[in-house]
Amino acid sequence: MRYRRDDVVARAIEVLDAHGLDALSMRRLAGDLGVQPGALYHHFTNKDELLAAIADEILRRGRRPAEIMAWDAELQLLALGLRDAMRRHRDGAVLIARVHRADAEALERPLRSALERAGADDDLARVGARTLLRFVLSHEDDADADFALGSGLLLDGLRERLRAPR
Amino acid sequence: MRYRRDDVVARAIEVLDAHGLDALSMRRLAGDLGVQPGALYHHFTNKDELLAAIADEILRRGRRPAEIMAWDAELQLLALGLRDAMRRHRDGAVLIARVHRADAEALERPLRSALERAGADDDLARVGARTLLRFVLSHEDDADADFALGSGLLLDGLRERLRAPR
DNA sequence: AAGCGCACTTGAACGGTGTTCAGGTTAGGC
DNA sequence: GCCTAACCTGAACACCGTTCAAGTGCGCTT
Repeated sequence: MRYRRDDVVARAIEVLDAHGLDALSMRRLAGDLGVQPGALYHHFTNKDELLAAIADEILRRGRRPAEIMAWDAELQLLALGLRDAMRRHRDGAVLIARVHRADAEALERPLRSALERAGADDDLARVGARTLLRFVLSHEDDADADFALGSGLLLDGLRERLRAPR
Repeated sequence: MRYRRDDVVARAIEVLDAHGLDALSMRRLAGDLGVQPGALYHHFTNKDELLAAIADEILRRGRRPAEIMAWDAELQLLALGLRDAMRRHRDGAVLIARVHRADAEALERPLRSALERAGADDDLARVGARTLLRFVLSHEDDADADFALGSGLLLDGLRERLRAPR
């Protein structure tokens, strides 16, 4: 069998969903594809790059069209969308969080720009975006109500700071 | 050489500080102790238990006496204390977060009980404690000012909810 | 139709990992 | 001085990520 990069990513996501992140080893994936482990290194320079590609694909599939709305509703929608994309796959949040550690910027940008458009200064936009993002990344398994309550706490805090800027 | 459980934990913390969590393998630790890897399994049933023991020791060393104070100041103090304890060791937050995934209750309890004493209902205390804890665990490397701003957001949200309970 | 180039794979190896276990050793209490 | 329990050995098992020289076969050009 011969594969292209995308084939490998797609199969990797299947392995992830069926057996979890721990089981997603280079050898296991290669075995699933009917290929020697070394073959994977033609498509990815190392495992981290493979995981990054998986994360990208998961997020790409979950992407929604932008809408025009109030900043807090937008933030809420972004957080919920991210959460949904992650939850569509076993260990999705753990995977995204791991990749996010190597490339923090990409995921934070949309949240940050929403906050900036709402009038937040540099510090508040940066910290607010990061805090909200990490909240989403670490609450994968929580119930919907808990998620809503927790993110509500953060949004309240942000609202307060944005209502009366220094 | 012959060791007791505590000796092993103490040495493990030294390895952690000197070389990081990635370098803290059973073999490496055993080698440092001048002992075969299998010997460690007399003291710990597996690596997770060793890591849990390390986390316990790190937190024990960082524990501060309880004080009587307002709930928000107490929460802030608990968060700062936890952060300090973690930051005293290389990869401290990563370690604690990993152990925390297996045993969430232990770390959350003090935060939760502070919130309950402040009049929070069950849901708010649980979610508030968890959110604040995970904030601390995932912001290890942030600057002090960012940490203060982020936790301030959360505390504001909590204050709002506690001022006007349903 | 022939042949070239490149994408892709092989097979084997290197140096690591956590874990198990039957058996050996040694320190402390009686 | 002996015996028990605590602690350790040595070797193995089954994994892991990664490297690399060499091989294979598909698609394109000529």
